[in-house]
Amino acid sequence: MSWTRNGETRSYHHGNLREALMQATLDLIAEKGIAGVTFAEAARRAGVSAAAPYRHFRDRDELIAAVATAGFDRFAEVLKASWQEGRPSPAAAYERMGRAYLDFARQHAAHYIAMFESGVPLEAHEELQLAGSRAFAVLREAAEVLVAHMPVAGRPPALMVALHTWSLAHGVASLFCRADGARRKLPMTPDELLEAGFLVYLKGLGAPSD
Amino acid sequence: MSWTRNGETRSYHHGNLREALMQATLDLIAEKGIAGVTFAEAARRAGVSAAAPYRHFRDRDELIAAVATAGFDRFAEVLKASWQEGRPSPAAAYERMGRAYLDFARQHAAHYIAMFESGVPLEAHEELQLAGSRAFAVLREAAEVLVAHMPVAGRPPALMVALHTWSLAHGVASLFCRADGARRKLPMTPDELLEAGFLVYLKGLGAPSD
DNA sequence: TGTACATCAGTGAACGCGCGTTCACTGATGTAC
DNA sequence: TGTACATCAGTGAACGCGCGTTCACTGATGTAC
Repeated sequence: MSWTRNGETRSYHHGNLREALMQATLDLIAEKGIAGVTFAEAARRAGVSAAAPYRHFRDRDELIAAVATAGFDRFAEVLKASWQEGRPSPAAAYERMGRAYLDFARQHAAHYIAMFESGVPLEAHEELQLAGSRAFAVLREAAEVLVAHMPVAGRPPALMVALHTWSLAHGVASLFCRADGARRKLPMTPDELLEAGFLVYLKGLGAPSD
Repeated sequence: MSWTRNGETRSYHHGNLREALMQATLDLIAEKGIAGVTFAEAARRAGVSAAAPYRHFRDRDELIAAVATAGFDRFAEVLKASWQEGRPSPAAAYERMGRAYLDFARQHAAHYIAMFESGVPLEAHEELQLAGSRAFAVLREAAEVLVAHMPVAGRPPALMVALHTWSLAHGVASLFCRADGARRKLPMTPDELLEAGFLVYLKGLGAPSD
């Protein structure tokens, strides 16, 4: 048996409910913020009954964790793609990655919120924790290459550089790149702010400027 | 008429309900996160009926905004106190202020969440916006002094320095200083990470190291 | 290729619960005289 | 200093609503033979 709903034909079995619920969650975050995410509303938007989500997620936290996990996977891909193996130079590629970071925060604001501001405990969701680590690993590997191109004397630890980069980028993203009303005003673009910060920081490290 | 409740005597009129509701909100944030804040529960903890909060706050957002506003005021005081007019040197005082920033994020985690992760729109609450600006002004004034002690040639804009500082400190605080389960693991203390970042950054600016 | 059957994914009705919100009310406080 | 009265801050009962959650169920799918 099958019938139409919202102009689309679908059978008794949704077939793709898990993904539909995750998409609904992203829409809800974008529209109402993380507090606007409920099982009932996500089910409604996916066109199924309120009990259906329980076949795929234990509770709201698990749904949000799944969305955050997918976000981290996508984030890792975006960062990796922007790094381009450090071409044409590690410093140039690193800055490009910084812009990609902010682009992600802007274009996938709902994912970014699920990843960093959802309040879902990391320990309780191993998949999420691993996905987060994989994304950070991209940043860290880039920092390794960046650092390897510096003079041996006074070469900084790559992990530290990666953590500083992450902190600065996250700070800029979460203060100045939000889509909601909590965004702070800025007399320049967030990209300019982050890039300028990177340049100063790299100079402080004694890095070749390109 | 007066009677006892929870071992304390209080009259029909609470006398300090506004503050009691704000304190209850802080406790709720600390215990359950921002999503755990409800009018009903705050009233319950303050020992009044569910209708009482309406005499002081229009809705939940206004309550949270009031808490965030008070948080920014306190934050500004803390930063100002740590800056100590830039003694003994602007660089040393600036770093001390960075530690004070992280201390605040840790010791007043609930305030910090209300200030930066509550999802309350800034535009809708002018008092909140002003309090936020006042806090940032402390940071900015410190940056002015710091910059003024640098060689005129290549002296960076103080506003930019302040924004970089804020971004880095907020990034470290929000990634690594949280009290909830969303805190990331770190192979050093957040203070060390932030201080090292400052030092590199200041060096990149060409600042005197003390 | 067809049939029987197990399994799976979604239904819809039901329930309790807590929250937001309104309302007429009432006890306490402050002030004018 | 005492009294009358206006104002204020809290009460408690009531209501609707949406959410979370459970349950026996049923339609669809896949697989063994």
